[in-house]
Amino acid sequence: MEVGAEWRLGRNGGLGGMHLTGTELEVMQAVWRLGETTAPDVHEAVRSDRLVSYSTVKTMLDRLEKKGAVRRVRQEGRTIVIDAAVAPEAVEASMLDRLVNGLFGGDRRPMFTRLLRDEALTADDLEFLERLIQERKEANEP
Amino acid sequence: MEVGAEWRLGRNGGLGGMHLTGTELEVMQAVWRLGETTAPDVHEAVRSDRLVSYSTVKTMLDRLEKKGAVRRVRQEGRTIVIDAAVAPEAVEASMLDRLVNGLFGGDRRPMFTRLLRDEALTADDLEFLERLIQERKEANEP
DNA sequence: TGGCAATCTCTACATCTGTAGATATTCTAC
DNA sequence: GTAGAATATCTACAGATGTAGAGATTGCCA
Repeated sequence: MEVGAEWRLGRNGGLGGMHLTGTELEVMQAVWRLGETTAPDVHEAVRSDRLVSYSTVKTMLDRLEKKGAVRRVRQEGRTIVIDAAVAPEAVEASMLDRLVNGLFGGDRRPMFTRLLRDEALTADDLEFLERLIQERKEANEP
Repeated sequence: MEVGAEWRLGRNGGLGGMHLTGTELEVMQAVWRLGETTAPDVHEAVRSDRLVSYSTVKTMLDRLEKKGAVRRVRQEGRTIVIDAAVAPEAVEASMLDRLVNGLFGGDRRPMFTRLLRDEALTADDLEFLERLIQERKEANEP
């Protein structure tokens, strides 16, 4: 596959993983937080962060459904109960991957370099990272 | 500023840093590789990776210029010589930031967790990371 | 010096994204 | 049972994105 192809793959992400756009992600995060929920409740949740109409949120939910990120589980009265159909970890991982691919051709090291050069990084963050590395090492060679 | 606002900021990124879309990034990377160059040469470079017309590349260069990522340095005959106006590091950092903000509300730790859980990570990668951490620590407390 | 090849500029257009109004439908409280 | 509230569906639209053809311009070789 030519360089950059993965980066350019369609929006659904069937194979390459799920990509969500800014507002989609925002709405999806509300769904993750709420668990089984409804459009009005998601609207409520998102609206507590910023001004947005019910229509907008509902459109996002519909698009998320079309993408397979959300699914309808049942109907209560005339209200549709929905739920996440993908785990946040999966979306996070694939979006991260996407960026690493586009930005660094899939090589994680320049990414680490960039991350570690980040001003906002605290000493605690560094320790946290070290612990992760240890865990990972142990998992690798038992 | 409300949660998620940075994520939703416009495309230019004036304050929040420069954001480049997929094809823009691809073209920009060619410019970075080539240094002072011309549209035909950039086209040549990008085309060696994938099928794309001169017009497309030129449009991208024009948009990159409008965004301030590329600038014209002089004219040779009727050919315009251009150059990058932003460093790759700056774009990489701000795009990474953007993702961390959107995905994890700016908290780098879940990001590290995700990264360290990556299957494709080698032992060498881990060592590389450890070295980065050491360097960073030394830089912090001299 | 005249025409060709190269290069630039302009315009176009399909799709995606963010946003939301208009309209239809159906509970539910009285 | 009926009106109002709640909810869903449909339609719209402006701006961003990826892609490229058409047409203008001009440097340069024969």
